[in-house]
Amino acid sequence: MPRAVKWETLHGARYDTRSRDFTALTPCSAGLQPRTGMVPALPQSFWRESLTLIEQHLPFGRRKLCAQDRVYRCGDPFDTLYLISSGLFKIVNTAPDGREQAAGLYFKGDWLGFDGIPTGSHGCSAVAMDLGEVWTIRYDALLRVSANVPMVMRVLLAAMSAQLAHNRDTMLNMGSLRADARVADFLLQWAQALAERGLRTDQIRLYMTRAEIGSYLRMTMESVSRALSRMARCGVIEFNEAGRRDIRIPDLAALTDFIQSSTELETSPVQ
Amino acid sequence: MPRAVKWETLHGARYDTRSRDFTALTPCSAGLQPRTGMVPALPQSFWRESLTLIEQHLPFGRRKLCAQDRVYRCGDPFDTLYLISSGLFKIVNTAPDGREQAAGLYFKGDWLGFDGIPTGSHGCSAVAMDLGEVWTIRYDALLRVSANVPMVMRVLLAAMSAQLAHNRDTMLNMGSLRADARVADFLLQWAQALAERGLRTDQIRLYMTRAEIGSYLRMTMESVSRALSRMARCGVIEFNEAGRRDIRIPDLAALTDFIQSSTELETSPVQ
DNA sequence: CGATGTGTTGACCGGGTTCAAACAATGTGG
DNA sequence: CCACATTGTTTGAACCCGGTCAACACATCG
Repeated sequence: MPRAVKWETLHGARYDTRSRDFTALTPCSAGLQPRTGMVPALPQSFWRESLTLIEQHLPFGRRKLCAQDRVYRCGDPFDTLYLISSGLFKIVNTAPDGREQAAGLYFKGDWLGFDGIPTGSHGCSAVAMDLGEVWTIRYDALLRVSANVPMVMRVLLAAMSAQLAHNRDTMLNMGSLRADARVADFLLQWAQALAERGLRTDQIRLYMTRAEIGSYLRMTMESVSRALSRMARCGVIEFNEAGRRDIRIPDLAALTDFIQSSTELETSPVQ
Repeated sequence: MPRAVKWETLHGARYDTRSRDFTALTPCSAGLQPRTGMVPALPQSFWRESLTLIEQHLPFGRRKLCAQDRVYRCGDPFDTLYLISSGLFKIVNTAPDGREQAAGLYFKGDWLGFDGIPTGSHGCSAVAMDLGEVWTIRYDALLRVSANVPMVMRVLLAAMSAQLAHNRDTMLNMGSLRADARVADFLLQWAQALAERGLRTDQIRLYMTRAEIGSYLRMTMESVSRALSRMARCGVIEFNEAGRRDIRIPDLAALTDFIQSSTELETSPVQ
């Protein structure tokens, strides 16, 4: 069965194999709010702004990638930023001994490559997790255009700030949520990312192994597996028939309840 | 004994009570490198760039703060950014139930307030931990000037990217270091921040309670206390006579060794 | 068929949280 | 000045979550 059909079944979206993009068939279920995030969710149109703005005002290249392809590697010299036009990407931090840890997930409309700006070379790698496409935008060109088109600068700064805020919330979650809740929150954030982009949120395909999820959530694959099993037993999620990477979320509210019921760590009051 | 004198003793710096700034008496011990950071340390002059550039090109206000004063609060509308001209600040994330968690520490030359850019209102609070001063810079004015002075935009983007990279490394550390190592790494990073600003690194005054440190490192105050006690027993650090918040670090190399000897968590290889 | 990669489950153990008690530093009011 | 309260710090003891190790199921691929 071709992948495109699977996508359609899974996310209720039409997958165009030529452009490697998917468009929603059903209006997304809006109103999702992050459980722990202090930052209100961005307006749904936000992720689109970067793409349309860049398209209008900047010369850019297109680069298609297959699963496991790297947009850039740790150590590469920095001179261009990348804007995800389709697909799903992760940032991995490569330790000196060669082992890797996932440090972030990025979807359509997100930028990649900021980490190279201050030092001039990339401090981590960006890896495609499926078919995908990025627009390559030279940093100096972007700066020049930003000076003339205020909106470009605004969007760029907003995108960076949003990443900062998102990282901050992620840090808090990882510090204050127990294993089960972390996994549940991970699914919830994934659903939110889909919702913001107009896709169905009740069915999710994880393009990650348990080990990868564990790397991202700072826990072992065994714990991830156990957490998912427990959630399935509680009926919060369901595994699709074959393949344990397709997950149905019957009720998002039940998922958020599950997060809260998985007793959080005490957050000691400060001062 | 006035606070200024204490500062001089502690950090080998002259503290000017009028400007509330300190200037190094002794050239700093350079060459400090982060243990886990994949991002090479910024050049020592980096923190200065923001300050000099803003001073030259932008109108800005000065705002002095005492310990526990808030630069901005969670929920405040966003329209200005803040540049730390002196002092030490922390970012706290206020949970819906009112409890707070420290999410970051910021020193002279660091920017505050980015989190308000995408949403137009602040998602966290910035709190002074001691006497300090920030320069207030209106965001729209900054954007206007950035368009005309490329260097201002470069520095702004570099500062934001540096925060992103720093957050990423912090996340990794918190996920991969054990309690003792986390506390040691915390001290090391503090020393680095002082070193980058030309201050002595062998003596550190923590303007934080154990509970605050624990909040920042995502662990209980008991664990922080135990870790510090262990480090003191090993001779890696020494407490100053009175008051357990003044810490001497006889040998920074010993501190890094201590971090590595505190067995790290296994980082599972990905893919 | 074996080899390999992935996912699940069980048993065990250890580090860090939790709970509790005691002490130190500081301030307050009589 | 002392009694007292408050806050911060230290240390001990018990518990428990999640890491570790191991065994096994299952799929794909050569």
